[in-house]
Amino acid sequence: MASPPRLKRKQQPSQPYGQGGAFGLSPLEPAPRDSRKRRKDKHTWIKHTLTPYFDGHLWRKYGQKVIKDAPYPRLYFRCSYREDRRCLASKLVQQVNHDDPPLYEVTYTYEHTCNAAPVPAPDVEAGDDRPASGGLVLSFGSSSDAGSHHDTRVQKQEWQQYHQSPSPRFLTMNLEYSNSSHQHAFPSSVPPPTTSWSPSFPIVESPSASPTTPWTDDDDDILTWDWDLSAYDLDEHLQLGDHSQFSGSSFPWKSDGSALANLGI
DNA sequence: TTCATTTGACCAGC
DNA sequence: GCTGGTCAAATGAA
Repeated sequence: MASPPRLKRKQQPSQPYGQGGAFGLSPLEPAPRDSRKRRKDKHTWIKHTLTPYFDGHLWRKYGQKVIKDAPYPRLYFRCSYREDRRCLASKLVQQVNHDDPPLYEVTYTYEHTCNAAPVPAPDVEAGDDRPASGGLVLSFGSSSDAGSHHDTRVQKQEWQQYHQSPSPRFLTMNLEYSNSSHQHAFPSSVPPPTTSWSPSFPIVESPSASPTTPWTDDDDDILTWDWDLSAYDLDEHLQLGDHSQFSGSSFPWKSDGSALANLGI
C-alpha cells in the first residue's frame, strides 16, 4: 500500500539556518555559524556499548538516516535540555552487529552543559523502593552458548560509569530473557532458581554479601536478585574485564537471553 | 491538547 | 554529485 505523499517544505524562508535557527539558540562558543555544517573540529568521542539509550542523560531523537554501506540506520539524538539549558550535547547511535544483545557504537558530540541529574535505567526505577537517583547500569555481555552457564563480563563503558559514580550499596543482578522467538524466560511452570545461582565474581566470597531471594517481574521476563554490598569493598574485588558465569547446576531455559547487572545506590 | 517521534527535504562538506 | 547531518511538517502517543 502506498501511503499518501506528505507535504514537505520546499524552500526555507528568508531566515537562514544557524544563528539560533529553528531552536532559537544563541550561538555558544565556538559559535556554530551554521548548525548544518559538518564541523571537523567538533569535540567527539566514541563508546561501544550494549545499552546506548541509558547513559544517564535524557535524549531526544531528532533524526534517523540510512548510512551507505552500513547494515543499520544511524540514529541522531540531542540533549533534551538543548533549549532549556543551552546544552549542545548530541550523540549518534549506530548498531554494529546483530548479536543478542547487539553492540552499538555511540558517537558523542560536545559535553553536557545542562547539569541535569543522572537518569537511572528503567529497570532500576521500576518496582524498586531504593532511591533511584544516582543509580547506574552495569551491562554484561551475553554468550549464546547453550547449557548451564551464562557468561558475563564487565564492559569498559559501564566500568567508567561505575567509577564516576558514588559507591554502590547494592548489586542487583537481572537475568533477562530477550529472544523473541521463545516463550517467557520464567514461565510459571518453571520454579525460580535458588540462591545457589550466583555469579562467580568474588563478591560471593563475602559472607555479608549474600543475595536476596530472587524474584521475577510481572511478565516473568526478568529474574532479579540483590546482594547487599554495605560491608563489601567492591572496588577491591570488581575489575574491568571481570568475567563471570552463573553457576547453577542446570539451566531450565535456554541461555540466549541477556544478562544485566544494576548497581543501585 | 501537548509533546515526542518519524521521515522526507534541505543543505554543506568532501 | 554523493553523502551525512539537521530541519521541520506530519503523525502518533499520552
